[in-house]
This record gives sequence, C-alpha cells and structure tokens, in this order.
Amino acid sequence: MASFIGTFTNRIDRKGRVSVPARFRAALAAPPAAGAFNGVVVAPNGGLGAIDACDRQRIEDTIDRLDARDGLTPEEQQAIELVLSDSEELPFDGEGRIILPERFIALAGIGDRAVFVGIGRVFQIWSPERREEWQSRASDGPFGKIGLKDLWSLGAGGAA
Amino acid sequence: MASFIGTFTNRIDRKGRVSVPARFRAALAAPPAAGAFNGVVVAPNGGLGAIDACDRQRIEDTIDRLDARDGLTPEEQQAIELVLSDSEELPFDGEGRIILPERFIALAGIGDRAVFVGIGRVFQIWSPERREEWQSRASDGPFGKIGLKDLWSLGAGGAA
DNA sequence: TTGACTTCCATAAAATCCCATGATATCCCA
DNA sequence: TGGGATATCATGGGATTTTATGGAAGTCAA
Repeated sequence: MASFIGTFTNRIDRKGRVSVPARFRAALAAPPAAGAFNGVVVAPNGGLGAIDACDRQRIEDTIDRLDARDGLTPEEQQAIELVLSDSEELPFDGEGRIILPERFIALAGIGDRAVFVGIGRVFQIWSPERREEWQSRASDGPFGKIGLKDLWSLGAGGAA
Repeated sequence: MASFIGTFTNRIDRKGRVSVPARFRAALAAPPAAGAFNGVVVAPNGGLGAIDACDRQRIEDTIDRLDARDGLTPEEQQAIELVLSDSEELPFDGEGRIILPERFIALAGIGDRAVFVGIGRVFQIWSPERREEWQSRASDGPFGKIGLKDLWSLGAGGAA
C-alpha cells in the first residue's frame, strides 16, 4: 500500500502546474495498466486550510466498502459520499505534474509554491506560510518534541 | 468496475441537452462493442429530490442477481423490480450529451444547469440550489467535517 | 407539413501532449 | 575513492487535442 513521508516544496508555473515529488509518484506505484487512472485524488481539508491527497486505489477501496455497506451506519455512508463528491481526480501529465483547481488553490491559500507533506497513507499540499505556521505551533504542543526512537512508545498504554 | 467521484456543473441547452462530464463518461468505459448500449441509466431519487444514475452494466448485474434470487427476500425482489420499472436508459449523442426526460427535470427541480455528483458506484444529478442546500446541511451533521484521511477509520468498529 | 428527435458541423476555452533545458543526483569503473 | 559519464527531476513553452456548448441539417412518424 502506498505511503508517503517527507516534505518537498515545488513551484507552480503560470499554467497552474506543479510537479508531484518523484518519491510520492513512485509510492503511488502507478501501474501502466491500460485504462487505469494515473494521478492522485485530492480533497479539501477545511479544518487545516490545506489539501489532502492519496492514490486512486485508496478511494477505490473505500468505494468498495461503501458499496457493500460493510458495517457502515447510514450517517457514515453519507459522510463518505460527501467526501467523495468533494474530491477530485488530478491526472499526471507526461512529466508527473498536476494542475490544482482554483477552489483548492483558494482553500489552501497557495501562491506560486506548494509544499507536499507526506504523513503516512496520505499526503497534504500546503502553502509554505501556512505550513510553517502549523509546524511551529505543533512543535510547541505536548508531543512536539518526540523523535524517531519515541514513536514506538506512543499509544496502547505506552508512556508519554 | 465504474466509479465516480467529484462534482461538475454543466449547462442544459434549450433542446434539453446536457453534457455528461467527460470523467464520468470515461468511467463508464463505454465499450464500442457493437450492439452495446452507449449511455447511462437514470432513476428518480424521491427522497433527495434528485436523480440517481449509473452505467448499464450495474443494472445488468442487478438483473442477474434478481434472476438468481441470490439470497433476496420476496420483498427485496419486489423493491428491485420497482426501481427497474422506474428507471430509464438515456443514450449519448455524438458529443456525450443526454436529454433528461421532463419527469426527471421536474422531480429534481432542474432549470438550466445540472450538477453531476460522483459518490462512488453511482452518480447523481441535482439542481444547483438543492445540491448546495443539501451539502451545507450535511456538513453540519455529526460526520460532516471528516476528510480523506479519516475515511479509513469509519465503520466496522473504527472510532468516530 | 409539423413536430420531435438525431446526427452532423462549428467554436472558444481549457486540458493534454510533446519537446527542451539546467540542475541534481546516481551510476560506473579504473 | 574519485570523478567523469549517465540518468532523473523540476521546470518551461509551444503545439495539439478534448470538452462543453451552440446551432443547422437530416430523419422519421403521424
């Protein structure tokens, strides 16, 4: 399954195109299967003022669960439908770039630079300013100073 | 299997024609196999005041299940038959447009614009006003603010 | 013929493809 | 291990194709 870590900043050209970091593209593992969608799926993250993104397969899996109901309450089904309807497929051009629709640009307050932030199964796209702000704020939080060796102690009763 | 995500608004011309979004058309994967129906199947969604739509293949699969009974109660079989009887096949013209029958226009309160909303295996057709209303109402619900990365935690014992 | 559909053609805007280039990063081999 | 040869990446611009949309012409039935 695709996973994303690290932060990369790329430039948005005057036609609105941005390169998705090569690492992320590789993680997407786009199979050149004929007919398969080659690109990413994005959704607004209103709370953060940023853009969430993942690979098409993750959406496909969600749709399968939705189609089978799979233990979902009607409220949850509706929530999923709402997310799907608010998402958008952004195909890669030959160079691995996407073009961010205007509404996403506006939501995220993006200018001519986009910050790609890998956070596991999904990655996010931020404006540089907002990302910096968010990051410094998060560093001040209770878990703001943990490191790689502390990861395993988190959760499931682990000590802080 | 065909899947639909995203929201697209298209104009209805004076002859009643609307373009089905190209993405959706591609998802339908209409095989130019001779004799195969090239278009979409629509059904009224009375509860929402909108139109449900899917590809012909999904109907075909449903008919197969109905034909085999496939664990369906008599009531469920009847319900399926009812939906089938109320559905309609809308063929594409050369440019990928369909013509919405009057009863659907009326049901959905559609004027000169139609909103195509992908929600997984099916998509819906709304009037812009109703869609907006519905969306803002849904966003206020208990799961109204979830995003892409939350999808996985829903259902089957996942935490809210 | 009238009216309801279809098929066919036209167009502007937008999206996509294709090629080029400098800067890194990677590889390879003595 | 050094460093030149090679490949990859981010970026840019122009040419081409697709899309959504509109209207005209053609078809068919009553």
